[in-house]
Amino acid sequence: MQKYTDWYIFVVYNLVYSIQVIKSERTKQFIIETAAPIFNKKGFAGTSLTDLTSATGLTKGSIYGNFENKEDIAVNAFTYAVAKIRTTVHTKLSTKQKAVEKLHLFLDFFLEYVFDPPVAGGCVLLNTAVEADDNQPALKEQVSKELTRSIHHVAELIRQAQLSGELNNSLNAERMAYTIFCAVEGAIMISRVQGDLKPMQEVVNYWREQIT
Amino acid sequence: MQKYTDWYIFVVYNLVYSIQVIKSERTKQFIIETAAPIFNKKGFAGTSLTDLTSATGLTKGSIYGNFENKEDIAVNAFTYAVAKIRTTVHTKLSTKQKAVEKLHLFLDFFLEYVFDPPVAGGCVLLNTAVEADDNQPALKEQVSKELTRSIHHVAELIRQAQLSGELNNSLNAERMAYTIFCAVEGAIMISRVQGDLKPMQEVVNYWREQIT
DNA sequence: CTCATGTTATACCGCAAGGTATATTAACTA
DNA sequence: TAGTTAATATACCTTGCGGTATAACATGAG
Repeated sequence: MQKYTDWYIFVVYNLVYSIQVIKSERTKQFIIETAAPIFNKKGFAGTSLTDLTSATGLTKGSIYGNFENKEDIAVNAFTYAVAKIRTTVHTKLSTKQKAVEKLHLFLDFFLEYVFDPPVAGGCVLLNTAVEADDNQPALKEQVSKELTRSIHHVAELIRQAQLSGELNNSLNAERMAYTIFCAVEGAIMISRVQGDLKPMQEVVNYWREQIT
Repeated sequence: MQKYTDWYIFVVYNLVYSIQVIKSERTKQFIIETAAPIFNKKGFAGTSLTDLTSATGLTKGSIYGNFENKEDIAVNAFTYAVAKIRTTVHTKLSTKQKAVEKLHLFLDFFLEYVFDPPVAGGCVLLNTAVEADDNQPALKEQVSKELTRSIHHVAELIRQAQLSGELNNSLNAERMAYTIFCAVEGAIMISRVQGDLKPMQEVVNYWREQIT
């Protein structure tokens, strides 16, 4: 059912953009966007080519005409997913000026994130990190860098809040950033597996109290 | 006379029978202990029966004589792994009397845990939760309960520290327990994927500063 | 409108997956 | 020590896997 919906969207997408973008690029992008939530839900090992062909409505020949192999699809899907999440966060945070308000929005974002993430299946960084850890060196490298970037982003917000006098200068910004980010990731894991927002709510409320 | 003979036979039969059971149980246990780190490293979908036969030196027939199917092995391996970790933590914490000292040991434990966990491959709760989330209802249920137990354990330690005047009573023990545990789990994920203890060190140091 | 090229579909390959029926071997009873 | 049963090994099954050669078709330049 979802399959046909996606396919119709794909057809319309093709009609609209047929003048501007060559077909293979559109197909490639369609595959990536369709594959991303599947890999995120089932993991790399748990996702089969048949999962991808039945979700896209395309054939193996078509998919392997656009990607070298399964890992190639997974890497592209990961990159796409990370970009999508980053855009979502950035858009949300840009609505506020003050660093402290941005930090609060950042925390609020994760409350929604738990059961309605930009890419279905949970946190892409968390899921990919856990599976890639002992298995996929390429993805491991990418997820590692993205995590560093994310934590530095939080640390930068804390430093800005300190510079503008919104937050106490005695706080160790980097340490706090690490702890916030780790807590949020852990909360995603627990809230999702328990089907209960409570863990994330407790974590968000804890940091809301610390950041005022 | 007959009576005593029957009794004797009964006892000897049970003894021998129990030895049989212990023997077969030992094979089962051997499979579980061998399988646990493999599942923890490669995940359920990523682990094949061949992985298990070549690691144990046993054959498929032997393994399927002791377990119903692959999931049965995974569930048993998970239960074993959780018990092992719980024992390790409990043994460590029991060396100290004061609740605050126990909390510090708990944090120290995770510094070692990152790269030298009781069951190779990282945190069993984290790994299992992430993969089981969208795929294995049975494991999902088990890991969910174990997480609740663990967090309550931390909360209890905080409450004890408050009762004995070691920690400020104004702290929300449950909220703090959730945040500590989530942060530690997130730190395991990040430290492992980055091959760097720093994230865990920052998290542990943060909480050491909060709990004094 | 045609034709070369780019793109997708068809049909197939070899193999390893999970699982099982049965033979063999080891353990224990009598 | 023979007979019985429990435990393990052998050999094999079906299915689905990732991947590919090639045919069919669509696209866009001239």
